[in-house]
Amino acid sequence: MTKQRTGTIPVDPTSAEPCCAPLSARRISHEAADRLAPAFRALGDPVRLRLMSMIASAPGGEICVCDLTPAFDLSGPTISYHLRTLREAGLVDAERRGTWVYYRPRPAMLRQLARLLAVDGTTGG
Amino acid sequence: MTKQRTGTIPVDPTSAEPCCAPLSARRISHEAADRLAPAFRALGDPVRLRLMSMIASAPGGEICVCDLTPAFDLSGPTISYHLRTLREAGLVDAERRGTWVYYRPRPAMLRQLARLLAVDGTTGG
DNA sequence: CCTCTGATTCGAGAAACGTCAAGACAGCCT
DNA sequence: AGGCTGTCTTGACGTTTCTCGAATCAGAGG
Repeated sequence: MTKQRTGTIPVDPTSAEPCCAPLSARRISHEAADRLAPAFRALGDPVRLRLMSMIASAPGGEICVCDLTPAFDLSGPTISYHLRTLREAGLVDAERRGTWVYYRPRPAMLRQLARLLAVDGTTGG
Repeated sequence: MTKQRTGTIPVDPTSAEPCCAPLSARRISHEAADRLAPAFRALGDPVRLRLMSMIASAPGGEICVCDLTPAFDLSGPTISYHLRTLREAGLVDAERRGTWVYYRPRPAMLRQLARLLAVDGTTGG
């Protein structure tokens, strides 16, 4: 039995439809809350927030795990666990090329979350 | 010894300085990650995401707990626990007026999170 | 004062999370 | 093939989270 590999995801947030008006515009639906909360939860850990930022701000649009791990005082498996959490939340994508594994952001999901948090008068802030 | 009451907060995210460029613009600092991750974590639960939306979209800018509780299949204390989590994350404010307690959103914190998630080309769809 | 209603805090238990060491897998190189 | 390096998975352990019932606090009103 072949286990799932890098990039395969149990629940598929790949289908990031352009969902959901801002929280302040109308009440979010029960289902949308169930679908989007995991993404916020994934960002709700300082390590993962930093990982997300390192990935999202990577110069070539992607970054090697080998460049992520040494930035933390954590074991390899722990970083791998956090990266998987980000992957399963639909926030990043992973691809193996030869020896190394590269991570990329998923702008669609980030946009969806940003839109949800948008406040009336954001431009004025 | 008087315990803390509604509105008093252990760690004070009230000082919501206009912090932090988008995640994709540069790497978030260690400290900013520590300070903002709790807010994302607070939104990382379906119940709290719905509560946040109900509060943020309340017609008069505020909503009574008595209108929040019946919307969920959860006990009063559980709703109260989630509301406190949102309060301590700096996402909402509470005020007691007579018998009832009213909750208001904190747009500054929401803006801060939205800005952090902003993606280059958000306006471009 | 006592009681009643609404909201929070306290105490406890089940489930999920974050971390690591050990092991497994994937791809290079000799 | 065999060894080496980089990454991920597994198993285990302590901590945190989520939930509830019971108790407590805050006001309104008899």
